[in-house]
Amino acid sequence: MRVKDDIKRDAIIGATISLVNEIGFAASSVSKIAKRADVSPATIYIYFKNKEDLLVSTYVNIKVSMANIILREFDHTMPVRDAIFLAGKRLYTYINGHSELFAFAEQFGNSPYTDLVDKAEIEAPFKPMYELIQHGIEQKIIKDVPFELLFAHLYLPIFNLVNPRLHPNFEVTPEIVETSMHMAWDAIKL
Amino acid sequence: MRVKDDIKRDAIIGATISLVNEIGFAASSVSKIAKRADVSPATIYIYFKNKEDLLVSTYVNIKVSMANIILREFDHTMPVRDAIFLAGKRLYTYINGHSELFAFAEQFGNSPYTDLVDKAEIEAPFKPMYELIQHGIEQKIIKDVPFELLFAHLYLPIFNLVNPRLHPNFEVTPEIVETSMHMAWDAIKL
Amino acid sequence: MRVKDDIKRDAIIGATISLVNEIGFAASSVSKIAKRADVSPATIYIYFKNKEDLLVSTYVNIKVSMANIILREFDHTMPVRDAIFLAGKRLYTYINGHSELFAFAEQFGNSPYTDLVDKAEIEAPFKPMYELIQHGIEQKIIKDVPFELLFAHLYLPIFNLVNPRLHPNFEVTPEIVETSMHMAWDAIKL
Amino acid sequence: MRVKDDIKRDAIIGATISLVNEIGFAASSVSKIAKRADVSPATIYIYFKNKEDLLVSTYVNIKVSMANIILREFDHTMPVRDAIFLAGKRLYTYINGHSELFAFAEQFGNSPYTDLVDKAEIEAPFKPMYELIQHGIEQKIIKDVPFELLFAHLYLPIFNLVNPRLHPNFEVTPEIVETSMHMAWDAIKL
DNA sequence: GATGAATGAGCCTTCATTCAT
DNA sequence: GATGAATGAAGGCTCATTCAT
Repeated sequence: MRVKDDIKRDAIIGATISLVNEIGFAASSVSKIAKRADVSPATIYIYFKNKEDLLVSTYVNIKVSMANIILREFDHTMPVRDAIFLAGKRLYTYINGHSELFAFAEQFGNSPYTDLVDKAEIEAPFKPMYELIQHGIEQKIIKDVPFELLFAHLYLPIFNLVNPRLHPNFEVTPEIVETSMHMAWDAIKL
Repeated sequence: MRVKDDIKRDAIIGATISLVNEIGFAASSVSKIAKRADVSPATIYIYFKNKEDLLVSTYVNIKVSMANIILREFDHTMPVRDAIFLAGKRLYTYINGHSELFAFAEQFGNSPYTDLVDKAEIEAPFKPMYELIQHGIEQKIIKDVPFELLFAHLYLPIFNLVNPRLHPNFEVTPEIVETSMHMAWDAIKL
Repeated sequence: MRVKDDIKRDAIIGATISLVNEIGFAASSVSKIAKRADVSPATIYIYFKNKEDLLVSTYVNIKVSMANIILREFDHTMPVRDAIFLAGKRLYTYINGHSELFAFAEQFGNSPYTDLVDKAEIEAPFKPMYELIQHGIEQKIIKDVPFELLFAHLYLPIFNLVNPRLHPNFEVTPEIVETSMHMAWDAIKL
Repeated sequence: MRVKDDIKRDAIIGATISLVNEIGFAASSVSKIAKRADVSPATIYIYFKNKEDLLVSTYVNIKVSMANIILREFDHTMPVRDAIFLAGKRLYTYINGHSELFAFAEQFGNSPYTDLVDKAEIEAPFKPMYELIQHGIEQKIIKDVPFELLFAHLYLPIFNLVNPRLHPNFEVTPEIVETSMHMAWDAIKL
């Protein structure tokens, strides 16, 4: 028998990402994705249970890989401030180098499909970040407020500004990121 | 007779909002909206050019009314900091009192439909806000960085945290808003 | 090795019968049958030319085995009336003991697939029955009318009443069968 | 607005009947039916809730009309035997004159769709027949056995023989019907 | 012989929109 | 202005069958 082909699976995921970015979430039908992946619609159902599974899997894949790239070799002994700035820079680098993946994730993150995602699976890779923040709070370096608030102020602005759909005329440069990180730090530092 | 028309138009818009919040953007078809508005599908095409027009109009309506409520009687002589905190509080009040409108706007704002919106029309009512910030910069009270950065740090965190889809287990209280505004102020103040 | 083959073939036929009885004729797809038989879809095409062949073969198998059981040791010297009653009782016994096979055959017998069956192959095993009837006619015990008419009056009522789809609230007991055979005999006897 | 068109409804039902008779139940898809009725597939869903509803409605229509034709002006004072023979003749006439309707009903009656039919609705029009039989039993003219048995012996043979799928080489003539009715009467009479 | 991957065709149904009244 | 009927196109998905191993 033929063997399941990772190349084919990747082609399907790739087609999904590029198509969703191009024509939007709602307009991306299974048969269009299949056509772009140069595959029969039926083949998609060999690799994924259904359309929902395809989209969710694609999203989770992206999110996990993003976390791994941003938080790789995260040093617990590094000063909190330095670690946070480092993560910010890496986030920017990631987005710049994988703009398609990022754009897809943003679109997905605000669609109703998000409800179907296992949140725990996505948040797990960010655990080192949580620990870092916790450490900062204990050292009285960071404000003692809910995590959600700290994260929102830290990285949401960049996530938002970098989105071309939301800010078509605003280009995020490394300098902008640097500035944003400084502002964020002012927001969360004690 | 005008009155009758407006009632019907409002019924359609109302049905659109509640349906989208209930079953999501993609599943909200014209005929379902028509049924909920107790109107024929064909009637919708009398008041709106097409589905896209209906959704965009609904969105713009909401955005404009939101700006008006938040920025009403905005006093230019008020200290910058006080004005910004006031806007934050009003934003929270608005979201709490019009959760359906807000939820629709958030869903719309991240759909591909956003591309079809005339950005200028939406941003116009926020002009007083721009002027206030500009004033703060000139007075050396606020950091001299792009507007987009300032706005992103000011209000995005709350917009994000208040979204139940994104934070199903996090409740935003007036205290949280107060805290967030303080953090935001730390971020943007010079 | 032959044994292994036959086991697999029987597994496929068994899966076909049970699945058709469970979810109906139309819903019984080749891949579902394969799954139930614990076999690859492709394997089915080794033992049967196609789906049609699978179904028809299953049907013919059942029909032939049914005839053999009902008419085994059929004694030509036995009085016509006794032989006919005996066949009736055996028919009932068969149906009770092989309700799955019978149910499948009934469903198949009224589907368009029937057209594909070689009628001669199915009717051949019933030859002793034909001869018996013929004998009865010659002896002026049975009405001299077309065979089809005689058979229809003899056994159709039981076939029909025993079908749970057609008579969900009617239970056929040995007494009912006895009664039906008496009525049938009244119908065909001279 | 346009008005719902009984002609169109009838065209759909007619197309359903002729197509099912031609290519069988399973192969009769909604789009093929639509094409034959010279109508869009979507139009079918205006007149019927779904495919199942279309088929069931068609069947019930046929069954009810059949009963009405066979049992019209059924005279309660007529001798039981005469009434039964009359019904038999009318049944034959009906089948001859509406062979398409009859063929559809037979195919439907043995499909899994039958489970979806409200049995009461179909049996109601046959009530006069029930009463006649009941009358015959009370007068000690007919055997005192369950109704189902009596009906099965009375009309099943003809229903079966007249079915060209089951008996492609057997032609039912008025004489055959007459003979069958005589046999049936012998079966049920006391 | 046996397998699971792979497929184009087709399934039922709903869509956004227009037509006729 | 308002309606419900009407539609071609497209939706997600499964089918019977064949391919490559």
